[in-house]
Amino acid sequence: MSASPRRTTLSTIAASAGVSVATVSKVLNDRSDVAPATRSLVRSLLEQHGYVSPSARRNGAATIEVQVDDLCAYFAGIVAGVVEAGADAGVSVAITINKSPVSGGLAWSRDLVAAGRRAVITIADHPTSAQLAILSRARLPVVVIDPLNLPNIPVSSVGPTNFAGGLTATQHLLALGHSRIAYLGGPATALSNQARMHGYRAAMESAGVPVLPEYVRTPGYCYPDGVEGAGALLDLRPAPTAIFATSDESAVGAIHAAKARGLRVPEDLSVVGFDDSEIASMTSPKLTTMRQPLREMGILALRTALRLAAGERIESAHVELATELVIRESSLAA
Amino acid sequence: MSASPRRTTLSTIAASAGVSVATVSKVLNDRSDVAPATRSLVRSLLEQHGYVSPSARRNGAATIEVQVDDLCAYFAGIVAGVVEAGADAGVSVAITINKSPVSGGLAWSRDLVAAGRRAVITIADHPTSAQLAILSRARLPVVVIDPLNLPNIPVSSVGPTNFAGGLTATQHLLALGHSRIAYLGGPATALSNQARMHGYRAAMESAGVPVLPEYVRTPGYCYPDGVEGAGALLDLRPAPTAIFATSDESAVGAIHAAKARGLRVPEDLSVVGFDDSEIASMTSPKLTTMRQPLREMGILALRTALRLAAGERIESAHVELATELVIRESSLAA
DNA sequence: CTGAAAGCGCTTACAG
DNA sequence: CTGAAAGCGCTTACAG
Repeated sequence: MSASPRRTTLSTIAASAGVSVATVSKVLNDRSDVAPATRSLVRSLLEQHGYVSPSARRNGAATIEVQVDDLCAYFAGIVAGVVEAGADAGVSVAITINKSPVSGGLAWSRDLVAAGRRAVITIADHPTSAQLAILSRARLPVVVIDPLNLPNIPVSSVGPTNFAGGLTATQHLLALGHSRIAYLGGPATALSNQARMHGYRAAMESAGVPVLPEYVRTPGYCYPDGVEGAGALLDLRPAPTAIFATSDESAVGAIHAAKARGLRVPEDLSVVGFDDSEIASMTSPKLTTMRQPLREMGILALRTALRLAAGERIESAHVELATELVIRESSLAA
Repeated sequence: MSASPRRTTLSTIAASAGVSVATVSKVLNDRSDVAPATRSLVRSLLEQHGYVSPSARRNGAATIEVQVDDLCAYFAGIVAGVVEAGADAGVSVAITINKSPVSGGLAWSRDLVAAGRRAVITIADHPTSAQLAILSRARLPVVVIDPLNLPNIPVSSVGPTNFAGGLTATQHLLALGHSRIAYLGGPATALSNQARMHGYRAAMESAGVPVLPEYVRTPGYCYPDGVEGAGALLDLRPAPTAIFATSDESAVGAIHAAKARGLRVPEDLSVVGFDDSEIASMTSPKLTTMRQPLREMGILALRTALRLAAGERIESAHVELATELVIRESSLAA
């Protein structure tokens, strides 16, 4: 750990250029009243010494923080959008992977303020009102992506059209002639799951098709959830002829459960997923799924965060971006 | 864009606490010569005003930058390790997704210096010597993860044991009694591909099994590469009875190509992948694959970057972390 | 324990 | 175009 010689200051540069500190400062701040020759001399010296101005440091400093639970495909898609929009806006994005939930404590919000962030984007989890109080005193805005609960506190949020997505996916299966359509959802308490489930119900009711309570399961969004949940559904009599799985992972799990029972997908069972992640095109059969605009959600979240940080009032507290049905091979006419 | 009232300064705090600026500064810097009562009063005022000290700003400021080409599962796994180790070390990690290659130009290195980073971690791509010159003048170290080429310039790098991984995967297939083993590699020029391929060759030669030139293909690491490359291999006569695919994605593509030709995996064709990404456990059959320690590579890269930033000399220029054979369902005795 | 004072790094209005 | 000088935000050695 050899002590690095002290950080370059303006006076070092001024001395080697043979000008005053004031002149160097002007070059640094792009003021017009500097002779071209002087300017370029100072510029090259600044670069040679690797000088970093405090203001540059503030911009290059991570000004926005994005927090995710992990970097699985779903979160990674959103983060990619945040980073892309950050690059366009010229702000750095710091990434944090939460070990504990955001609701862990007040230290969370204090640390954010202490780190000098200008805004925070958090996915799924949203801050408590006590945390929000600390953040708002420090004028540090928060944007939540696809909130887990209905916040009873005023936070801006961005999400996909979960209700419409559930509706569209179910209508697709109804249009194919299915009526024994099961719902394989995410965690029961998650807002995204509830909205998708009500979309499913709305489609069924509009079509005059009764929803059997045992056809609705909410194990979770992961692969094993899909294997187990779909397994239980397929063991019912009469068994469903179609499953609307609310994530691609659980849809892949459902296909696995079907194959394990000697059922062919899509001939014996149609499966529709949700997300349109990379795996959707890599399975056999390829997944019919509801595309979530992950990247776009990330971009919108970052822009909203910057507008809030600039002191703008945002009209709408929650913005939803459209989901889209992508028809591939896993759904077929009944 | 309502102009936010100017940033809180120490004098604001001092005024409301009824003490001098010097005392506030001492509280901020955790000096011992402050009365407990004064200290806590000042502390609470600092928090109420959301004051951010310049030094805190510097630490919370993103001090390390990690650059990836995209956030696919492979890169995301590494980034997760970098972020985790960053959190442990108390430094922020800024993430950048390269649109253009690092070798894009000198602006790249200049921007990094201007942003005040303390180190850069870049994956696959590595800087040119001109870029490195700028970075080293600014004492900004670089760590490359799994470098694409053998850098002829002195950079620290971290990677998996590619050669040993190729050797182990091939030995596994040889031990199962296969001899018609094909190699389905990444891009021909990638260092990781070359090392894995030589591992494959070494295993074959040690076992006295000839390597047929037509059994070696290097289309790339993605899913379509696997579909096409494996398709071509399976159309050869005699066809291979085993394929060593050097990524999980291309292994899944190979399974797809096999199924499309009426071949069962693993009964008619054994497939071994590389990475042990999430999909490896989600395919049917589940993938036998070489686990890459992505998270650990990220952690090591960050620690190396911090040591370099602290002025330490690192002994070894390139460190390799062990890969590990994970046997699942896609490989079977010939 | 406290704060006046010196000092550092930086910026900027202004005199030349 | 340049720089002396005033000033800002912060820190710290030191007198009380």
